[in-house]
Amino acid sequence: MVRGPYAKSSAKRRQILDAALAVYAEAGSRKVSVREIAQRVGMTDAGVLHHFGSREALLTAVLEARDEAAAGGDPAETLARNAATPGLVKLFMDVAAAAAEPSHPAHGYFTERYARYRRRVAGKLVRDGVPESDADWAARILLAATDGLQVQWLLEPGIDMAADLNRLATLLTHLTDSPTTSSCGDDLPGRGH
Amino acid sequence: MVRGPYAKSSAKRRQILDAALAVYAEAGSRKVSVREIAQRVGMTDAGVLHHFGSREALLTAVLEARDEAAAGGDPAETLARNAATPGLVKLFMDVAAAAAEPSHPAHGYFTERYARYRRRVAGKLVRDGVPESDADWAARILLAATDGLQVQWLLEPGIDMAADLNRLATLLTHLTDSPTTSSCGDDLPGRGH
DNA sequence: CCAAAAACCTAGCAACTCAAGGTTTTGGGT
DNA sequence: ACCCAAAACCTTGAGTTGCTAGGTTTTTGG
Repeated sequence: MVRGPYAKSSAKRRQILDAALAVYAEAGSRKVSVREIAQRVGMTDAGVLHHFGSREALLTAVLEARDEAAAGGDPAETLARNAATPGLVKLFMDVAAAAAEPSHPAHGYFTERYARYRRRVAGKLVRDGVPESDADWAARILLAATDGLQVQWLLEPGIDMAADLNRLATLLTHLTDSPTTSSCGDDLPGRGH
Repeated sequence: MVRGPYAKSSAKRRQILDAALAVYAEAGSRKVSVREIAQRVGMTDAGVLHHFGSREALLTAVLEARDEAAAGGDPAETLARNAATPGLVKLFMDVAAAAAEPSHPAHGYFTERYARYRRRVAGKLVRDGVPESDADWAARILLAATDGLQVQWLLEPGIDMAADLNRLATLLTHLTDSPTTSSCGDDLPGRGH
């Protein structure tokens, strides 16, 4: 008879997730091992693998949890938090690169996530006066610029991601003139990494 | 007495570089090992490490060689070639993520590379009529969008990178025609009009 | 043609992911 | 209150990995 997880399980899972994020933030370019994360919560690597199945699955779970925490929040706020935790951005890039292959466990999650964000951003753009025919393209560009700028920012923390993106957002929303409906970049397309 | 590399050395190096790229292209999400690359050229891992020093240095060398091959070429052509070799894009993401840390051996190469590309793109934009004050920002955005779109393309190969980027490029070069360029975001730091 | 440097190999270390099997802890049914 | 099966966790170990130390073969300038 299957009983499902015990009471303390979810707490332990979250504790592991937090530890993983912390280690990733502190880690330089060195590889983050499951053992290291496990020690942080007083367990063995086999212990945390019991909860998450594999290393990749654990890292994906961290990203998912972070996404969930940022869902519905202020996008600008999310971006600011990302800027404060470079480890998260690095983790995102690690997993995203690996998840490109369809056979990867996180592939579905990533494609879905992008589709979701694109829909959301495109909808917001349309609401701001961008014609439907342009909204999809603009959403793709906006998300791409966000990801790409994060890379440049990782290498050169001096650049102001928020300012650059705000500017791009306003340019894209004013694609079709209608200067009266300028809500101006008070709302970025948020990405929760 | 130091004699420098022998005659066959550079040929072997190039052979290893090609093999590395081939393996990366064929490899799915699985990790590419030095041993695997070495076997492809009939050597031991210690053998290739003798030439490149470390795994990361080898991968960086692949990227450098690829950069060099594309230097001065048509950017659209380069983009098309990237689209044909997803392994290269994946490799780039892998190394870029790791090279974020200043202590990483490839850190310098990456920051330099970005600076160089930004300069080149910005120069081209100015030559196309974009005001100097906007060129830097536009170059950053253009490069960021390129990188970001490649990620989305890795996950979803259906999207047309070239078309999307062309559209963005024309929009950015026609910046001066649109009076909405500087209507918002004057409160943002780091740039004056 | 001959030492010495470069090229390359063998052997092995330390660290890694992950699986198999055992032991301890938890909690629903009686 | 007490089982006892399932969950939680650990120990052990197999198979890879990056990389190094030291030896062997190949190249090449003098």
